[in-house]
Amino acid sequence: MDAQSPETNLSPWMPFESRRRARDEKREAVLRTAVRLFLEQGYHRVTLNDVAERLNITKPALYNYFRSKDEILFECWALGQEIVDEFIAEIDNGGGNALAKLRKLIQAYAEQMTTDSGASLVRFDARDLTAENQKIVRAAKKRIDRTFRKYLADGVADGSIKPCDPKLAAFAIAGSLNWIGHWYQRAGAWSAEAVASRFAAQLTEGLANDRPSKRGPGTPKKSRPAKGGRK
Amino acid sequence: MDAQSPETNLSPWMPFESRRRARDEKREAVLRTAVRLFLEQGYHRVTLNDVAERLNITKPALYNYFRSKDEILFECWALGQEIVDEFIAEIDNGGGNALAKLRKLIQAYAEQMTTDSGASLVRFDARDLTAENQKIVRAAKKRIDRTFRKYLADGVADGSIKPCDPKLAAFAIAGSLNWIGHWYQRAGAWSAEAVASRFAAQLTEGLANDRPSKRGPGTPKKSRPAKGGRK
DNA sequence: CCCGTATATTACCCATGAGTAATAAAAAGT
DNA sequence: ACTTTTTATTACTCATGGGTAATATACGGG
Repeated sequence: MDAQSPETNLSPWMPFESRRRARDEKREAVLRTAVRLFLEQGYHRVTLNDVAERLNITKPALYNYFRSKDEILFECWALGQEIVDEFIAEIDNGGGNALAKLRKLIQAYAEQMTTDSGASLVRFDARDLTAENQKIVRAAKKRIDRTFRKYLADGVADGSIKPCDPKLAAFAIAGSLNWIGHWYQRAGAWSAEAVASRFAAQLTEGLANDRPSKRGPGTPKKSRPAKGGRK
Repeated sequence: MDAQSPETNLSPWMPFESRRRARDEKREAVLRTAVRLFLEQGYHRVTLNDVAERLNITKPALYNYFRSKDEILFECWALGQEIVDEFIAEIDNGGGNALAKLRKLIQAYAEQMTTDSGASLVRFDARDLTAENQKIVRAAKKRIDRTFRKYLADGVADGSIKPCDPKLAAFAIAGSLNWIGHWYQRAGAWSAEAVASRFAAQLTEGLANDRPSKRGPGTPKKSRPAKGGRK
C-alpha cells in the first residue's frame, strides 16, 4: 500500500474544493429558505430562529454564513436581480426591432416574476437594507427602467411603437409586470409561460377594439365628450 | 350680562357636539400623520412615539383614540378604501358602455393612487393586521377586482373591448395602476390628472402601431414568426 | 493519533418598542 | 366653587428578537 490513497493523488485540491462547495451549498440553502419565509410571512415577521428551525439548525449557525439579517435579505434580492441582468444583456445583444425586444423583455421579466427570486425583487422593502445596499438596489432598478424606456423610445423612433411618453409607458408596463409578483401562485390555473405571453401580447397590443370587424353594438365614437377628468 | 351667553343658548348640544367633533378631528389628525409616516418609512420602522412626537403629544395619548398600532394602520387603510368604494358606486350607477366605464374607473383609480390614502391601499401589508381586519381588506380587494373584471367582460360581450381573458387583463391593469402608488411623487413633472388620463388612454388603447399611417421603417409584417415564447 | 480549523450549540446580553398603571391637568356640568 | 369626565403625562412592565461569548463537536491534514 502506498502512503497516499489513489483519490488523494488524483486531486490534491478536492478536499478543499468539496469543502468550499459544501459551504456554498449550505449558504444557498439558507437563502432559499429565507426567501420563501420572507415571501410567505414578510421580512419583519420572520425571525432568524424561524429560518434556522426550518433548516434544522440553530440561529447562531446562520452567522457562519451571513453577518446580519439584512445581509440575508440583500443576498436573496441579489439572486433574483442577477437573473434579470442576465436576460437583459441577452435581449439587448440579440436581434429584432425595438418592439420585438420589448416583447422579449416583457416575456422574460414576467416569467421571472412568477418565481420566488423574481417576486423578491418587488416584494422586499429596500428600506430594510443598509444605506450602501439600498444604493445598489436603486441602481439595479434604474437599469431595468432605463432598458424599458430605451426600447420604447427606440420603438417610437422607428415607428414600431405608437408615439407615447416612454417614461410613463415604462411605468405602466413595469407596474403590470411587478404586480405579477404579488398575485401569481404556482397552484393556479395559469403556467408562468402562459401568463408571460399573454402579458407580452396585451401590454403591447392594447385592449380597445378601434376597428371592429363588423360593427359593434356600442357604435364606437371617435370623440370623447370632454378632456376633464372624473367628477 | 345674562347668565347664559348667546351661543350657549342657540345650541344646547353644541358643547357635546363640538367636543365630539374636536375628538374626531384629533383622531383624523393622528391618522393623517400616521399614514404619512408609514408611507415615508414603512410601518415597522415607525414607532408610536414617532407618530406622537410629530403631533406634539406623547405615546399614551394615542391610546385615547385607538386601541393598538395595527388598528391605526387599519383605519388609515379604511380611509383610502372608502373613497374607492364611493367612486366605484358612482361609476357603476353612471352611464356609458363598458369601455367608457372602464376608462372612468382607470382614471379615478389612478388619481386615487397619487394620494396618501390611495397609496396606503397598495403599500401597506395586510399581514400586519388582525385576522378579522385582514378579512375585510381581502373582501375590499375582491370588490375592486370584480369591478374591473365585470367591465372587461361586459366590454368583450358588447364588442367595445377586444376578446381577452378578463381575469388576466384586470390583473394587468390593476398592476399598472397600483404601481403608481409606489413611484408617484407630487413634486414630479406630472400632475395626478395628467398621469391618470394618460394611463386611461394607454391601458385601453395599447402601444403597438398595427396600421402605421404611411409606412414605417420597420416594414411591418402581419405574421409573427411563431406562437412560442422566448428562448 | 493528535492538532488546527470549520461549524455547530447552549446560554446569554440588551436595545427596542408596544402597551399599561398611576396620576396630573384641563374642560364640562351643575 | 365643587365634582365629574375627558385627556394627557410620567414612569413603568415585559415580550421579542437580533446579535455575541463561551464552548463543544466533527473533520481533514500530517
